[in-house]
Amino acid sequence: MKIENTKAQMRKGVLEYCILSILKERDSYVAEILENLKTAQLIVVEGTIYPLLNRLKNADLLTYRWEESTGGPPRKYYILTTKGAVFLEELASTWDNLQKAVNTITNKNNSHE
Amino acid sequence: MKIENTKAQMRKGVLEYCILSILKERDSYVAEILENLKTAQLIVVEGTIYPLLNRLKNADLLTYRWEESTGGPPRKYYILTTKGAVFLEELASTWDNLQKAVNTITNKNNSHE
DNA sequence: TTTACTACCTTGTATTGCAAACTACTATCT
DNA sequence: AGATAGTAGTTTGCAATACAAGGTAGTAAA
Repeated sequence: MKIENTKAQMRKGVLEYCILSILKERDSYVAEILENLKTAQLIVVEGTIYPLLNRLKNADLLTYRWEESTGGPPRKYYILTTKGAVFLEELASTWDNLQKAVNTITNKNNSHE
Repeated sequence: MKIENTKAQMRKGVLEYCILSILKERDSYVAEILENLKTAQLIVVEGTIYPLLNRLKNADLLTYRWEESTGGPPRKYYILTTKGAVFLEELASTWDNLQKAVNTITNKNNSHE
């Protein structure tokens, strides 16, 4: 049982919340999303983000447009849909509740140290 | 894409942290653990907790003893090991960092609302 | 033309929560 | 004594997703 495994498991379900949050702030292409995540100490790799973005797109939570870039290949900017914004609120609530639950259990126990 | 799926995904990796925390407080048998979790609004089912306890036991993070109960079948009390207590500290740190990362991304975006 | 940088993308694997089913011990009732 | 109820322990197969490792393609510069 490795801490790295647990770390990866803890991230499941959380990353889509983060990505939708980023897109609520501004339309972004993948490198920008990854940069935002990395800045917050959340390093995510391509093998994760592309299938995840596809799942979100297939669920109509986001859409995209192509934009020419200034000197490289064109970029695919992802855009939060109205449905995505609604879902994001549900995710916020879900994450909040999970935080409260976990911190209740773990802090309650720590308070006896 | 259902909120229920995301909810289940968000719990992955978190439950072992909660269970080890509960056992740090006091040795417990399964119904007690489930009750503690339920009190904190974290409802966990048998199919989850038994394999999880087995994994933790196989990783030497916990051990157990049998105790007669006052009127029903005997109970299996789980006990946190020294190795388990050390691992728990790592989990606490991992959870803290994840919280900070997620809340940085999501609150930062909310602050622009 | 080749190389380098940028950008997008897929597949297979490992892991774990959940659904659904099961066995067994003890006490009480018929 | 046998059946029922409550309590307690348990497993298997499935679904979902992060990660590792590999890939293609557009544009600019050498």
